[in-house]
Order: sequence, then C-alpha cells, then structure tokens
Amino acid sequence: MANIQQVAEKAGVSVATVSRVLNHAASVSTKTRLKVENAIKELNYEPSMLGRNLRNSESRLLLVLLPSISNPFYTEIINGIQNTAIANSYNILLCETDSNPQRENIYFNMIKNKLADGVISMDPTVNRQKLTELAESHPVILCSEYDEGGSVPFVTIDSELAAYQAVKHLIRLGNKKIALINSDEKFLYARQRRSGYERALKEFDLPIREEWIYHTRDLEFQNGVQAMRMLLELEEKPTAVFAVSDTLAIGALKGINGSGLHVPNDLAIIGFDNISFSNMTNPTLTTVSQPMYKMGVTAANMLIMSIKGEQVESVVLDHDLIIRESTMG
Amino acid sequence: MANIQQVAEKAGVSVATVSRVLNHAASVSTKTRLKVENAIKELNYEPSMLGRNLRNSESRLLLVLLPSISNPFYTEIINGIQNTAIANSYNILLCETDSNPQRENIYFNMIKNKLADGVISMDPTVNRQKLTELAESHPVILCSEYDEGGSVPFVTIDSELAAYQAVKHLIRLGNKKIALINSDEKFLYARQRRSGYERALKEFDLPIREEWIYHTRDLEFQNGVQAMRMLLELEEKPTAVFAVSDTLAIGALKGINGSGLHVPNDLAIIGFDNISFSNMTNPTLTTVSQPMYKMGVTAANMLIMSIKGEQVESVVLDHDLIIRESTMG
DNA sequence: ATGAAAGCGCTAACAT
DNA sequence: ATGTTAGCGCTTTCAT
Repeated sequence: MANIQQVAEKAGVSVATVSRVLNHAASVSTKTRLKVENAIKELNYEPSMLGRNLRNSESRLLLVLLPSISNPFYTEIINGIQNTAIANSYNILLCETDSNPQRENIYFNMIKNKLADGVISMDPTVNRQKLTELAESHPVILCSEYDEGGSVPFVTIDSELAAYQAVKHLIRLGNKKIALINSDEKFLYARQRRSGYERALKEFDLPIREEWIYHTRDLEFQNGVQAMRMLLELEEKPTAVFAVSDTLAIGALKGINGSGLHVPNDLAIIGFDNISFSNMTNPTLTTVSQPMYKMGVTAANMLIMSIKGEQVESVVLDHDLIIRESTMG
Repeated sequence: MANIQQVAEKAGVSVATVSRVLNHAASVSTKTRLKVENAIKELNYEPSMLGRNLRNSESRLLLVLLPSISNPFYTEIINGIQNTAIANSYNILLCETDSNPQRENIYFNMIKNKLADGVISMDPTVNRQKLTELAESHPVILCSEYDEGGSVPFVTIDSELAAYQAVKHLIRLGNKKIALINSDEKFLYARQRRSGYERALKEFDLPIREEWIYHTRDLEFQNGVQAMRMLLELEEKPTAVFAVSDTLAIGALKGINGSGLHVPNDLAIIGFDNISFSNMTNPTLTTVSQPMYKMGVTAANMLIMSIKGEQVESVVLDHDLIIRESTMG
C-alpha cells in the first residue's frame, strides 16, 4: 500500500501538496492537482485513516454497544442511529457485549484511544462506574436503559406509565387476575414496569400476588415458555399476562399451546416493544410500541452534538399501546 | 488523557522504558517497573491504540460485514466468530451494510487503512470486483454466501443438496404440487436452492410450474406473507411450500391464517436456517438447519490463519433437516 | 537495564 | 501556489 510520500515523489510535489489535494484545499493549481490525482490513481493510493486520525484526533466513527443482537428490539434503533450517523458523515460500529464487563471495557478503550469519537450504549448491565468515568471526558449517550439520577444523558420512554397503561387495558377487559412476566429486577426498566403494573392493580383494588409475578433470567423465547408453564401450574391461574418484552410474550404464547386454553378467550396477553415478529404470531400480539427508530435518531443526534462540544439534555419519548388479537377477547 | 511522555516524566524514566513495561519486556528491573506502574495508575494512563497501530501496522480488530442485523440467521454465526476471535485476542466489529456498496466501501477502506486486520463478509450482494481486489492484499473470508469460481476463501453449506433433500421430504409425504418461495436469484444461494428444488421434482417426474415459483424482494416476514397470499390465489393451489428462509416461511405461515387452510394437513411448509423463532411458531416449523455457530467459528479461524499469512482452503459444512409440526401431516 | 532517536502516515503552521 | 517541518503516541534499534 502506497503512502503519501510515494505519491508526492511520483507526482513530483511535496507531501503537503498531496495532502491539500486529498483534503480539497482551494489553493492548488489545476495542473498540480491533476498530476497528483494521476499519481494517486497509478499507485492505487488510499490515505491511511490511522495517520489521519492520529493527527486529527478524530475518527468519525461511532460505537454502538448492545448486549446481544439476537433481540430484534435493537434492530430499528440501530437503523435510526445508522441513518443519522451517515447523514452527518459518521459511521457506526456495532459492538456486542454479551453484557460482559470485560468486553465492554475493550470498547470503552477504543473511545479513550480515539479509535472512535463517541459511544451510544444500550447495554442495561453496563458498568455504571466505568461508564460515568468515561463520560466525564468523552461523548457518551445512553439509549433505552439509563442511569437514574446519573449524569450521563439518555433517551428513553416512560416505562412505568407504559406498563400502567398496559395493565389498565387488561383490567378494563374484565381481568382481575393479572400476572407479570418480568425480567431480572436488576434492570431499571424491569423495576419501572413492575411499579406500573402494581400501580394499576392498586388503583382498581386488585390484589398483588407474588405467585403471579415471575422473573426470568434472560429475554429469550424459551424464558417466556418456561414462565408461562409455571403460571399454568398454579392452583389459581391468572386470566391475563403482561410480559415486559415481546420475546417473553411470544414464548408465553407458545407455552400455552397444548394446555387447552385459548388466547385471548381464556387468557389475554400483552407484550412490550412491538418487534416485527409480534405481528406474525397466531394470535397476533398486543404490545407496547416504543418509538425505536426515533429513539435511534435522537440518540445519534445527541451524541453528535455532544462530540461537537454542545450540552445535551436527556429525552423521554412517547409510546403507544398497539391492540391486537391477543387481547381481543 | 495522559500520553506515554507524561508517564515517563512522572516516573522519571524514558518513554522507551515505559513502552517496555507496557509490553512486558523482560529487561526491566523490578524497581523501575514499579515506578512506572505507579505513574500509570496515578495518571490513569491508557496506551493509545492509534499510536500503537500506526507503529505496528496491526489493530487486532476484525470486521464482520452483514447486510442487516434484522435477520436472526446471523446471530449464531456472529457468536461463533466472536468467541473464536476473543480466544485469539481479537475483537470484532459488526458492520451493517444494508447491501449498500457505498457503505461496504467505507468498511473496505478500514481494512486497507489498517484500522482492522481482516474481514469476514456475509453480504451476498457484496461488490465482487472490489472484494476480490481487496482480497489480493488483505485477509478476507466469505461466510455463507460466496463467489463461485472466485479466489476468495469461503465457508458455506451445500445449498443445492439441502434444498433437494427438503423438497424430497415433501414429496415423500405425498405432495405433488410443491411451491417454492425464493428470494432474488441474483443471490447464489437462491439459484442453488432453486436448482435443488427442481432436481427433486424432476427425479419424481413432477412438473415444474413457473406459477408455483415466487420471488421475494427481501427476506422480511412480510415478504413471506405476501408470497403465500399470491400462491393461495392461484386456481391450482400447491399442497406444500418450500421457502428458502425461515423468515419467509414464518411469513407464509401467517399468510395462511384466515384462509381456512390447515398446516400441515392442507399445506405443508419447510423453511431454511433454523432460526430460534422457527420453534416458536404455531405450528412449529420444519426447516433446514445450517451449522451456524460452527460456520462462524470456522470463518474466524480461517481469517486468523489468513492474517498470519497462512494459506486457507474453503470449507463446505454439513446441514440437517429438522422435522417439526409444519410437515407432520 | 536504560536512554536517545528514528519513523509509522498524515496535517497544518509557517515560510517562500 | 507550493515546500519545509514539527509533531500526533507509540515501538524498536542502537548505544551506553
């Protein structure tokens, strides 16, 4: 791979002139520019990002941290981030952390080392301490999951309210025994959604029964299947289920198969996220729709502002309840 | 962010010595090492990958190109790549190309510019010309989709054979009218799977009817829904459908809803890929299982060998037919 | 065992 | 309009 030096020699000019041509500086004569451009072509030269970044302390690369690409929830968010980034001449790199702090650390280092200009983290288990530390001197935005009372700017929705509304919808349909399939409450969103669930029940004087609250380890389908099977083994079975993620709700739907129960007649189900698959199930899934694309766009814009040195404020976006077959009893 | 110079000053040694400590060189006295390590801690110093990479022409970063993260097919492959990479002290960066050549080009440049040491491409629409050119001087491996007769090493399965076996399974169940939901035949795998489909039909003297071969634009669920609706509008409806991707097959399953037809009694369906969803549908989906994790591991190993300068040979892995409810008529 | 200095590829300030 | 040169942060050769 040729370097700028060789191009300069071939064109019979200085490296500075080559650099000027590369950066479209005005002060180069057409004749010289042509010579340089020819040399570039002949040598098949491409400028080294490494040298350039080292010099400029800028990479125009953004990092996007996500726990796992297997959850379709992230797909649309990433589209939003990607489109916004590209519109601003940035590129994004997706980093799957598996919620592993060590792996996270590697990516944090890429930021510290100027290999990327900023980071959007969607990892709920991110090491708060390290992240806050990083955010002190580097552009960081949290997306979806965030740090309550923390100093890092975030974009998210009101999970408590969304859960409250979802459960209220179930209550209005006449359900009095409503179960919750929650994920691990170490996640903020899990605590918030539980809180919304309880607020709705309390408001209608319905009992909050621990046996109707199931906690899953992960958000995979299989966790939802498992959760539903447990609920169906109870003496007093719920007549409705609110799952904090579509993947869990879809698993729950599967878990009902073979039990003889009918959704929604015997059991109503609501999910959360409105992933594309939630419209493919049979019955289709009622769910809370997060504005995922917009969330991505917003996060990317916030990050780019932050890179420019501007102050950014956290944002809470609106959600919607999408009513489909699984609650049309 | 402190640099090596400041660490050296603080520790009262030269930058060379700091570098030695950083790289665990043997020839540093314990006393000096301690001084340096203290300085590093006090200054919160982290070595710059940029400076290091520029000097070493090595980044220990691998690029993984994929058209879209929305297809769950890639999930397990990426796990395989990631684990293998980490076991060899490499990190991976996921690059979503949206099958956009311009975007691809950006990532190719990262390779040329030594920002990453090699690339695994899973993008079927990748620009063959540019890729082959890149592969002449940089480590490149193709995964899943490949270039027939090309010079770039690949890891894949025998799509023709898999399709042949899938269709034969349908024939053995007594089906004589078998439709194909294919993707765009600009993709090699699409041509291969069609070829396997036709081979099976011919072998049993069944007619190949153009109206039973539907081509979709993308691999989204919705494309499968659409395809199935078209097939159900035909005067002579098929009794079985082979879809070249699980996402399409799942969409097809959805497209049948409301038609009054029963799967598998009236219509058998086979998909391809064995994505995790395929076991969540109702009925569960018969499908061809690609060894995705192994594919990822193999691709990563090949790439790492290639980076080391070793010659690598292309690999064709085995597949399996997973029989589930959608063909248990 | 340690230090001085060159150089990886590039940009920009300064000089002409 | 173009050239000279310093320097971004690091590693490594060559001295000592």
